[in-house]
Amino acid sequence: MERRVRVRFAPSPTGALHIGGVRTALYNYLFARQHGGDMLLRIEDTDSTRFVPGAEEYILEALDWLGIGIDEGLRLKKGTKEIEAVGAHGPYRQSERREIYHQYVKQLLDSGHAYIAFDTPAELEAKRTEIPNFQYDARTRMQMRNSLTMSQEEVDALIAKGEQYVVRFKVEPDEDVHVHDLIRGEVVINSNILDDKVLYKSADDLPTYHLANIVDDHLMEVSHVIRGEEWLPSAPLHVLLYRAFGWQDTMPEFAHLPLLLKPDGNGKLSKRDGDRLGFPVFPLEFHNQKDGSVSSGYRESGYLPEAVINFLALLGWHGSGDQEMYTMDELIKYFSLDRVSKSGAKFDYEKGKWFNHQYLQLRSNEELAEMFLPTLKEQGIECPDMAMVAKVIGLTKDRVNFVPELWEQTNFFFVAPTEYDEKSLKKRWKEDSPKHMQELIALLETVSEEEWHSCREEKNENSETVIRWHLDDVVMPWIAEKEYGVGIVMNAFRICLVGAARGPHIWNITDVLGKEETLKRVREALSRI
RNA sequence: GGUGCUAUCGUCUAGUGGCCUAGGACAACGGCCUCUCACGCCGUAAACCCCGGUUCGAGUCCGGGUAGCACUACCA
Repeated sequence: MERRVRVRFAPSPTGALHIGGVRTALYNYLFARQHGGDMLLRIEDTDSTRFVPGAEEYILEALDWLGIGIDEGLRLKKGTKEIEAVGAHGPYRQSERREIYHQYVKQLLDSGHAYIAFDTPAELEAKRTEIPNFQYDARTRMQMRNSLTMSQEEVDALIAKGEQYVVRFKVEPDEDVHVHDLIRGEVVINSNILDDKVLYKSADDLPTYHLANIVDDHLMEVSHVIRGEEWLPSAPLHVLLYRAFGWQDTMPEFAHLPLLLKPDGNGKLSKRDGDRLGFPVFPLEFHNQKDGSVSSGYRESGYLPEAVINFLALLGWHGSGDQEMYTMDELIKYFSLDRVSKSGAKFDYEKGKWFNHQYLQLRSNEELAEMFLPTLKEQGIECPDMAMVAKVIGLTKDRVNFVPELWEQTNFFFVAPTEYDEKSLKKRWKEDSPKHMQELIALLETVSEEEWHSCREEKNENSETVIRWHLDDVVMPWIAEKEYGVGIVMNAFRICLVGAARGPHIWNITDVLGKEETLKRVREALSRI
């Protein structure tokens, strides 16, 4: 009997969504789509003290930006920033499922799989300092203040008195618990090392992750749990919980993903690594209302969502061949859990840049022009000629990784140089350069406005099509006749127009600037250098 | 400390016993192209953690070491 594939991404609203979480969401999404199943989104907000306002909206917006679609649970209403809940297994916020958890806590209590404990955090802390490696389990639970060591009357009295308590899972000792993992195979852990995990706390009337997670996955008919490797050690506990509830026959399959590691050294990638090494660790910029911090995001740094997706997909997964570029549809087609690596992947930010470069080239000049607008505005360029913007982007996009970098490559198209790069001057501005420029001005004056912009296609010796500008036909013979050096004249000319020895082919620059502006810049340079 | 997971170029990885003198990509380096800076193209350097075993044959299977990481909360 094949079960319908239903997977879930279940983040906690404790801040911005970490890039590792994004990858987990992506793999879940790819798996669901490939199997024609459902991708659910559930919010695990069982820790009321760690809730950060705006985090939920942030998570949904990030997934939406990346094109990771949600079929069921919480999502953004199409084209808006409004949150909607869809599906018949709601509510999808654990904080709204209190009543549901109550009955399951009761079930475990009634069946003897759980018990009530009154030990205060302070008492537990004292125990831990008193006994090294203290663990609340079969060996120690009979020395603690719980319903196993008290009479029913005492327990009832304490609860009636309003004493805070927790419900703990009663782990039976000396049992090898088997967890089947789709990525790692069989993992066996002895129940002796498991502690009697807290399942429910009366203080905020909320279950802990472990209980809520199992109950919800069961009720929501989740077929596969795809999550980070940090959950592997608690997987046996989860197996035990499924069993305690009598749900072992519909227990989901597990797949524990390798961790995303910091680029240098070892260890889990953290927000601090991003700050330290200068790259975003979050999909979107996040303004944390709780602590006032601001975290940079991939989107605001100029990343294209398809580049982030492709980059992340390959951090821990690889197809069978040498293909590096994958569209979302291709990822859905080729993704498979048995091609996910077992070992952690160091976060290679440089490769991320390369992916963005690749995807940037694939976008049209017009699209990029739109995306470039905010940067232009920042530079004081309001309402530019969009056709011209697209044109200069076409000339320069192959040399940038990010849209904002386009400004460094195109600024001289928008503003005449106000200073001239010293290094370029030293290398390219010769004694004769003023004379050359004077003569060049005179020569260019003779070119008509129409001829100025004209060009034709030609075949070169390799029979490739190249563009031949009319101005080339005017200037080159003059240089040859005067026996000037092509490089000397052209570089001086370039410095006049650009302010430095850089930029696209010179006739592309003169074409965009036009005759009047070009000549103006040369005269200006002559008076200033 | 305990338990678990993992181990191929600097990095992401291909490799599922002979196709491996270990392939691709990023980064690095060199060259070509060229009026400049880039892009691009071509090329170079660069790895099977160690020790045993199984086998005619091991990067690939097994065992043991070692190392790294994760977990070890009334956090998820």
